[in-house]
Amino acid sequence: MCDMADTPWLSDAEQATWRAFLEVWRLLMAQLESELQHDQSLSHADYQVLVSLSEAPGHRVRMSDLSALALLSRSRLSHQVRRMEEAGLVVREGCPTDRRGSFAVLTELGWQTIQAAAPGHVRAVRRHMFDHLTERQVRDLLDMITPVVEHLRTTEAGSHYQSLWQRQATTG
Amino acid sequence: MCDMADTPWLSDAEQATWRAFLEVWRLLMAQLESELQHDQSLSHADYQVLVSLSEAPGHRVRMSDLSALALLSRSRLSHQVRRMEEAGLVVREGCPTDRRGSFAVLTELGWQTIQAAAPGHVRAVRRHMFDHLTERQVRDLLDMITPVVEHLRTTEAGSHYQSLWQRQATTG
DNA sequence: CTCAACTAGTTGAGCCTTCAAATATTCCCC
DNA sequence: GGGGAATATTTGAAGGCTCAACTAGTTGAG
Repeated sequence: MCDMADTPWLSDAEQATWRAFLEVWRLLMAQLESELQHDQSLSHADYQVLVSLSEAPGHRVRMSDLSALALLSRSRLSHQVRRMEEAGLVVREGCPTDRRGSFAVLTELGWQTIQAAAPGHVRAVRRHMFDHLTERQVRDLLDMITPVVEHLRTTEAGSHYQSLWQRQATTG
Repeated sequence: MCDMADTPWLSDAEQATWRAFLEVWRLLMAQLESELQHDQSLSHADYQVLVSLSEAPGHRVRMSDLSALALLSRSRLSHQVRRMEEAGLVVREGCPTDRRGSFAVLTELGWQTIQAAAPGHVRAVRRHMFDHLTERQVRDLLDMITPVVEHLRTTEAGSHYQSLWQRQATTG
């Protein structure tokens, strides 16, 4: 935009990579959301909540833990779960040992929904991402991302999206 | 979640990479948005529009081209530019040669704003991302992303976010 | 010409997200 | 065992985003 010799500007390679990163994210998410919506009328947030619950013992997870698992802010998750409860995909249950807390629990409908949605979504993730990468690249990508994520968990935004990486699930 | 031998499930490495990718994106964007908001009261969308305009000759770009440059859908850009016009960062001008079209043009305030915001934002991108990668990794990352982006441009969502990669800017 | 098809851009309604504040409960220290 | 700090979650309002519909202007075939 302008060249100020004293600012830590990005190199050409960095700039190209950054732009590609922004673009791949938008396109990838737009495509995945669109397929999920078309196939099962689910948003990606719905999907992440359903998967997180389906992987948990008893298909039940405390809201805070779910917020960490599904990568949603607490407030957003609360609204999200209310909508999903209205849609019959989950129910909320109070926690007996800590009456502030509550569990989100998968319903039968929620369980059937995620089972129906998962194979198609996984195929889509493959088709749009992993099919274009070698095994080697997948590992390298993880090696690149890991230190970045670890750094970000120490930041303001990281602590806002707090948990999981410094939290033990409250299982009951 | 369940193991069906006939579905193209993700390998452990792929699953870990996918999850890390989702997480790094959320944390990175949350952090960058938060710094941008704190330092200059700008959203990332504001920033991308300002940068795209500031890089264009005459600081003016047709709406469709801007939509491609800033990676925003046409509708979103339209709302975005209206808000930015209200804030005095840009103005809209009609296109004389095609009266359907319009240009977004950077104002003096917009220009000062992007000049004030850019160094800090670039530093933040460095600090939160590129400082954690070697030069080699930056190049490798671009090499990985490139075929994925190219594939996505051919998809439904890609053509919805149409342009730029198959568009020549309408400069006047 | 002229009409249909296409393109550029905007709009409004409705849903989703964010933010800050509220509620309810538990913890812990004197 | 009382009271303030901390925790878990919800809520409502304000504003952003998406979708589909709309306006307006251009193009091109016949």
